[in-house]
Amino acid sequence: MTHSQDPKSHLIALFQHAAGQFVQAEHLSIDLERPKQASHGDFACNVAMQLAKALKRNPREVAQAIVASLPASDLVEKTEIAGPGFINVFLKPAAWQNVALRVLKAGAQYGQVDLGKGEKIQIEFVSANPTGPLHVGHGRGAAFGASLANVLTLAGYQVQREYYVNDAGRQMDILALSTWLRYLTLGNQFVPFPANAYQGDYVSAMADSIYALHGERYMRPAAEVGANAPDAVSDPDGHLDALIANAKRLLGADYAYVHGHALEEQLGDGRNDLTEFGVLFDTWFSEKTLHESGLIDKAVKQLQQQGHIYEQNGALWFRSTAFGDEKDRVVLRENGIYTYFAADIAYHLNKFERGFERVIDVWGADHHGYISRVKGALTAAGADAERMIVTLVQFAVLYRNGQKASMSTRSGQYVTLRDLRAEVGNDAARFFYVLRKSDQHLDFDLDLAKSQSNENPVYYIQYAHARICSVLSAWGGSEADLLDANSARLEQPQELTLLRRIAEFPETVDAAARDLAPHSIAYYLKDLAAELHGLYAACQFLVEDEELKLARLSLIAATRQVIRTGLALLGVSAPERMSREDGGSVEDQPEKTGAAQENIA
RNA sequence: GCCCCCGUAGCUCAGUGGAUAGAGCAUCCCCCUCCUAAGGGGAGGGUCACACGUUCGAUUCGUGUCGGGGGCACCA
Repeated sequence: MTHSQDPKSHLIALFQHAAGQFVQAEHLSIDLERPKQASHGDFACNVAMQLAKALKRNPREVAQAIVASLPASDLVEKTEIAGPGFINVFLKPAAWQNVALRVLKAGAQYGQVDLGKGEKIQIEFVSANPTGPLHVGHGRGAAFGASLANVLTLAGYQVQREYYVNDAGRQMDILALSTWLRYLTLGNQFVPFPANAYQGDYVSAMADSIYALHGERYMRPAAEVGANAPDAVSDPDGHLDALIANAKRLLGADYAYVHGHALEEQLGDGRNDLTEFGVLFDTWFSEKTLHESGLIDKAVKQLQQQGHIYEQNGALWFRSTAFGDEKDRVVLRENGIYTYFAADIAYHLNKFERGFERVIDVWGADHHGYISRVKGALTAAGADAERMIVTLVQFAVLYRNGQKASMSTRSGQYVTLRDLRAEVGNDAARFFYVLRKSDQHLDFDLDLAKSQSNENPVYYIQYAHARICSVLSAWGGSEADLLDANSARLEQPQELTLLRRIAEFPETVDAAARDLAPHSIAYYLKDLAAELHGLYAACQFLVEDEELKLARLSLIAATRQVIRTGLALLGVSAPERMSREDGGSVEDQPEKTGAAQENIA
């Protein structure tokens, strides 16, 4: 048997053939792992232990039989049976040596796997209310979702990135009201500003701009704005709702302008922020269109016809307890307005109608109680809720000088994503955000993210890339010249280690896509960079021996390609040159990530 | 009360049911005449919270206990 592609799939085929004597191939999935210890070979197979019980034979005996019938291969150096029944496979150096050339030929395509098989998949993320600047929590969802989308794309999925715009709810009314109240003060119409309205400076800024554009046009007497409103202290929500109702009545058709202005400003601000962060969306889906197109009516009626809806206290309730929820939920409020939940049912039914095999929702961890009711409603409506996958992203807590730096109060006093990006740079922010499993709390160390030192994993990886660029530029040749390199000259232990690591990249992409775990890309890159630095310290690249030089250069050029692809998956730039600043200036610090993102999309 | 996440080295964390559990930082010791030292090499450091179970094998899966964090709206 000869090897067509990578060593692993080659070996799997060999084992499948050999194990065929015991079990039919379709019932067998061969599992090859990379042993932690080099003395256990390049790959270890546990199939003998798995078969031993069914066969009622000693696992080592089974291993013997399998080894005996392994087809001959020009990649395999030797096999060993070890421990309880592992079959350890040692490969000839040639098995790894050609990896570098494969990478150079494939270029940015290297790492592509066919896990998705072109399946249409949607990932919805961020979806923050456009009621104010994005904060550091949204940033994590953004970095995670964007990286995951990139990973899934490389893994063969047809990915659509979507942002759900909550442009229809009460929160938007509160923002419109808040803006208008600030505007009124510019005409000396003072209405006490409610504590539960939006307090941030950006609200006053919007009021200023409306005043600058339209002067007194939206001015109304302060006395009428607060008319008949319940007490702000004893009934803050009722107070706010009354003010909103008064605003709509007093402004009439002009209310839509104030509301629309606030929406566009905040949505535009968020979009710019995300774009600068290298986070791009294919679709911005408006909640308002769900109301206007009657999709929510349709969804609720559908549930109603199937007997999952009942009326109580003037509201319509969905019987979600029948689907595992702890409590039934309101879909149509007493005041005749649909809840966010109702919109979300229609929204998810609509996602499925748009032809996605699966939809991934990236939600903040505080929404976890929400999963069962949405899935329940989808099931009730006859959809397959299994196709909806919710990934919860836990909160990020910022630390500065060992102290918590994030204050999440409702008064607008939180650290924004823009502040964070300005402080640590896009690259560090993107990298640090995905350095932890998404479902785990993240301690974001601002000092570490900013430090231009070896402690900082972002620079460690980027520096590996820059070092390679520096060597290749000192050499001065073109990458095309490296395609003829004699890879058999790569024999040093550090060279073989690096070759193995590069060969592992497609498997890493596959696993990251399978587990929806972009953080494993970050860890892979740290390992890859470490091995590159190890090689750099051990071997000279620009040596006299022309053949050896080209072989080594082909290896580091391949490494550079994998680092580029990997960093692009995470939305982190791969600078060709890095220089350290003494005074802590960030002048030469790489910041742009947009280009990196586009390599993948 | 119910639900979710977590508990691995002094710290922050990796670890598809496999063999002697890893990395970075911190501590200690070494290495620039050489393609960027933002680098490399080495040492010490562990009851994988605890108990029971599942099995050839458990840090990994299940149950329970203890400890930490978060969530339970006619808000979105």
